[in-house]
Amino acid sequence: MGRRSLSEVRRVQILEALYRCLADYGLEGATISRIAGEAEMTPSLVMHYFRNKDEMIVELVELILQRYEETFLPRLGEIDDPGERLRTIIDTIFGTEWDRLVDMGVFTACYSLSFRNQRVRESFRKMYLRLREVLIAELGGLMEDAVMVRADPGKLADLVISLLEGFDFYKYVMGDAIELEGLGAFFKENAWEILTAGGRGQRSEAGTA
Amino acid sequence: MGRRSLSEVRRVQILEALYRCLADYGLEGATISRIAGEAEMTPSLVMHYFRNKDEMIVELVELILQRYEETFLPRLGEIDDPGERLRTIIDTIFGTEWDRLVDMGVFTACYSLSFRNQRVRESFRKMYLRLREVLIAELGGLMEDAVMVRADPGKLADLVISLLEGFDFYKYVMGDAIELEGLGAFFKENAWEILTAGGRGQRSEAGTA
Amino acid sequence: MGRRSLSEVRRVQILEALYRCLADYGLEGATISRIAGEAEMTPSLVMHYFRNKDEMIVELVELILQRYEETFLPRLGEIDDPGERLRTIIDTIFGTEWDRLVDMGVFTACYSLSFRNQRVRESFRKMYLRLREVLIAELGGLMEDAVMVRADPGKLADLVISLLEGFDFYKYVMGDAIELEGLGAFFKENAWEILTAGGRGQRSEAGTA
Amino acid sequence: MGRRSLSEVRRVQILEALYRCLADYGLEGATISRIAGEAEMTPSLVMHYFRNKDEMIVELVELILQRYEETFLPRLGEIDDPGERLRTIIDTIFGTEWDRLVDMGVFTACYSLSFRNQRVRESFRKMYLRLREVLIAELGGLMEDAVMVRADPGKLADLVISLLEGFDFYKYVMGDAIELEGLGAFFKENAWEILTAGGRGQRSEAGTA
DNA sequence: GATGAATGAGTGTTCATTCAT
DNA sequence: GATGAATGAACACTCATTCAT
Repeated sequence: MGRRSLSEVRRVQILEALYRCLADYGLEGATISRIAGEAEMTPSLVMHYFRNKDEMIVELVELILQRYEETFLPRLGEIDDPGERLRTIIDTIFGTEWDRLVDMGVFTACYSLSFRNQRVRESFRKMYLRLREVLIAELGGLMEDAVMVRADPGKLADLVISLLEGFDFYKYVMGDAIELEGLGAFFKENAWEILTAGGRGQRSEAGTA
Repeated sequence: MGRRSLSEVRRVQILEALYRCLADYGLEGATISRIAGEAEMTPSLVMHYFRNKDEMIVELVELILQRYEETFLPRLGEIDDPGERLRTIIDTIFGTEWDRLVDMGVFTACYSLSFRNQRVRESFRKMYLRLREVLIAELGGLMEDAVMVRADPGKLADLVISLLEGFDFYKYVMGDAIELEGLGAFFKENAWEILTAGGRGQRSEAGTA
Repeated sequence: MGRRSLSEVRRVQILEALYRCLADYGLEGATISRIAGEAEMTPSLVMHYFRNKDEMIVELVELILQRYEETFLPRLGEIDDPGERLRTIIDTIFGTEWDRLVDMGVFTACYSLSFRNQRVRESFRKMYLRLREVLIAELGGLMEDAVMVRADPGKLADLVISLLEGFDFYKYVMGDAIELEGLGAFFKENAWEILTAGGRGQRSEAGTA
Repeated sequence: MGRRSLSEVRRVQILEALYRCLADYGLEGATISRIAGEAEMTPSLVMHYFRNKDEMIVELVELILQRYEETFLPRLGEIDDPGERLRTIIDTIFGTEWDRLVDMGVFTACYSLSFRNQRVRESFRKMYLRLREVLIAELGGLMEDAVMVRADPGKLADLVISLLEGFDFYKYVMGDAIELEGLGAFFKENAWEILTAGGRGQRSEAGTA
């Protein structure tokens, strides 16, 4: 492992430096020489470990999205009760206490890149699909156990993810322009109600039936 | 006197070219010479009309956000009934029929820039604040007239905007990976229910009171 | 004169602006647009009055050297006594009280240009030749009247001018690195002695003869 | 390890090219691409060795002033007699035989730059201070040994340097407009007399005492 | 494994200047 | 008289990348 690990160590160092550059200067400002400076290497060494810049970024995106996913999937295995487990997910998503594992500026830069880079878009898609599957599984469990959720679990998952991303987006833009205190709790309650009540649109149909 | 003023015409041409470059190549790829090529001018003429690239982008952002805002504010003055007016807004927001006035790639590139550019961030903020005010006014009207909305209108507006942005975001990423058919309608109904029912969080409180 | 004078006024305005630019930014930094800004005109108007930049500078050089010359030639006609007149010149040259009519930075920039611009060099040469003639005339007068000066008046004039320029040069560079107080008086006395004693080189020859 | 270090070689090549450009085109004309052409390199290689143009020029100034200084300080250590040593300095300074180590156009361009560049001015100042110290030391030695010099050695040094610079300046401007033949010898004798006689200003004081 | 040398295309921006009005 | 439009060449400098050692 001695030999091979150095290579791996270097690659991680470089990706971390790229991450910091993205956070500080954005995609346009993340140049090889800046990355090298941040990683305390020469630019040539950076190029020695990554065929080119594109490959570097794609690799970082994958790493970031993995971390991003982990933000929302706390150790659920420890919790037995399905209802409580869903509640924990929701709490995590809309909670204010957790520290984001991924800087929003970096996340957004990568997202922005996904519009022009097929591989990056694919990475995003896969990540969301995994997140979606987890949510669906949880909702499915709830439906079997407690018959509380009646709407299409897929759509409910889509809605939760959309709300989550929109909330993060909105939160950042607004900053202190609006009162964010309590907004998380408000979102949390609404999300919870939607999920357990089965979604409005469906319910009304169900109600009339 | 010099020649007949072309200033405004040229500036618009340039901003349109910048817009296309952002859509096609992103922030990193939107170079002066590409913009000039797109606008069918020389790069120096582009610089003749804009002090520098930054100013150009900031100006485009303002123009885009104005258009973006207009996407969601169709001529509401024609509608008298407050409930119907809100319904129209919701329909527009989550409808699938409307053509986006602003390309999502461009919008995202600008949003991404807002992390490093104070003026850009400010533009976003102002746009959302205006959108928020409209929603609040509509909700306020509904509350007076029909006593249908009981929750904090500000928070409800925040929730609708978040859901809207998150939906757009998610929609683009997922592309055809999920079935988008019907998702808009689903979101629409949920948003409507939340608004008219007063919001979950608040209602439970109200319920206990 | 009404019509033609406007043209002359403008030209002077421009030359004054060029002068300020040379003082602030040097030859490299004295661009048409900066000059225009300083003169509160458009660059095109500047070009309207001067065929090109070179012509502009040559014209300024002539104006400056004229002023420079005037610095050292106070109204001598008022003084009758030849000895007193020379003394006044010397006092003016090495005195500290007079305010330079020409900024040293501008003067030096022009001098530096003279290495590559024939017309500029010619202007300098003519100015010094005029200054030299005045000094020679004064020294010649003294020789006739008082038999005090025996050396070649041309060489003495050259020496005084050299010392004068060297002093200005040295003074600026050294700034407050050396004690300048009293140095002017010291130079003045030495120059005076050289002139009235007839110059060392010649005197020794004269002495041996 | 990278390639064998060419750094010092290349830097010198570049500075030499810059020198030639300054001599031929002045500060305004010494562009990176011209320097590169003169050094037979690509412009990017020039920038590889110097962070920016400013640094390049400052470095050249230091190199030039060092050479300039050496022009006037021939190997004095070989001469034992203090009087003879001073004589040699004077001979060198006002002699016509020596080849200037530094082109006057380059020297003047640098001097001109010193008006806007603090570091350049500082370099000039230091060089003159060193020159001054040497002259003062020589004069001091003479005073002890032969009691020939009575005036303030500092002022005498200032005077010699001023005369030297003024002479160079004047010589260049006048070119063949005046008879330079013999002028050097004339200046030499006068400088020598001033130094050994103790300076006019002081002597008159001494004379009255 | 690591690095300096080297490059050529490209960056945003400024230049002096011309022209039409 | 005055000015905006327009240009093409040039500016200093950075880019990602390759190569030799």
